[in-house]
Amino acid sequence: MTEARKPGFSDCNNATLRRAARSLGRFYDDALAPSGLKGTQFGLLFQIHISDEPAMGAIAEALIMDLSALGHTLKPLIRDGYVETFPDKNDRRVKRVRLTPRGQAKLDEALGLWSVAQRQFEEKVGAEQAAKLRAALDAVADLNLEMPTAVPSN
Amino acid sequence: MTEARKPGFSDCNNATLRRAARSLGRFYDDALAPSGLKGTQFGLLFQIHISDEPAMGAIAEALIMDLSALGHTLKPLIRDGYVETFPDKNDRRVKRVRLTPRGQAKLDEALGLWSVAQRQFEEKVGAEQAAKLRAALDAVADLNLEMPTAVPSN
DNA sequence: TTCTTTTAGTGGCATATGCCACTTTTTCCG
DNA sequence: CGGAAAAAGTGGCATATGCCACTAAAAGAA
Repeated sequence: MTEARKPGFSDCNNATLRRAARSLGRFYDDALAPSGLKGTQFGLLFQIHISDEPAMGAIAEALIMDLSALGHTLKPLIRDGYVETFPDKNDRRVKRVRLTPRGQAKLDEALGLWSVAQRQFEEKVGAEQAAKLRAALDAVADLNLEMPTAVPSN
Repeated sequence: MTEARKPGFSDCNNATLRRAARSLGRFYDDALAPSGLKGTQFGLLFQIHISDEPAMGAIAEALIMDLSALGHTLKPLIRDGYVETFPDKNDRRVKRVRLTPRGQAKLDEALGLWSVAQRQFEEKVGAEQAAKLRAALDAVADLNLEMPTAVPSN
């Protein structure tokens, strides 16, 4: 079974996805570089922007990101004064997030750079194709896959 | 607030791709967990496996990964004795990589776990669709996008 | 052959992400 | 009401990735 040419690894959906993410990530990062933001940071700022003072958990859920990971990713943005947090009025466990004026401005600046990259990409692959790809990716992201819990003892 | 997605950013190809990558990544990571390998490590071991004692640069290129990033990612695998490096006979700048017997064994073990996840995924989205998606992702990865070099002063 | 340029990696620094253990609050329930 | 359980974050630890500056070695140009 060793050399029996296992199912081609190039067929690994995960590896293929990550590879594409690295590739595209660099492109968007380059485009956003003048703003000092990374693609992920831009995305995070935008997510906060389009939400209404979302709780950490809400952001994490929307981005399908680990809550603690979000906390970490948020730190540099808070440090740089683009984002600030404040406790929820009714539930002291909840921490809400919002952009500072400085963050708003930075986001506006980045949006201009982002749109260039976005346009460039869509020109290359076609707007239709791009939309289809995003739809497919959203579908995959929302599949809610789970490995069978070994021995569901409950 | 309820609906978090507003037309505009949800159209960011990069953000959509990363989101899907996080989601799928966790799934494959879970599947591979029993082997102690992460999805990326599995992919890296496999890439080395199917190559013939590849040079670092060759691997990085194949995976569209930064060379230094590859170096870093390789460290834990070398530390754990799955991979070893050795200098190229003709070019002392080149460092070649190969699996150790232990690495081979670990890869074989992981392949079994991987195939479960892979199958599960393809069952959900359909083999055809999965193949199409991978093709689209490969196409994107190989687009070789580049931001216009500001002022080509040469 | 010597000087210059290019190529292949390394190490440091910073962000991106996840998991786990633990703390604080809220909820639930008997 | 009081204790158990669930929910929301935090911090520590480890891997994933990139960029930049720097070193070593090979290729080219003079």
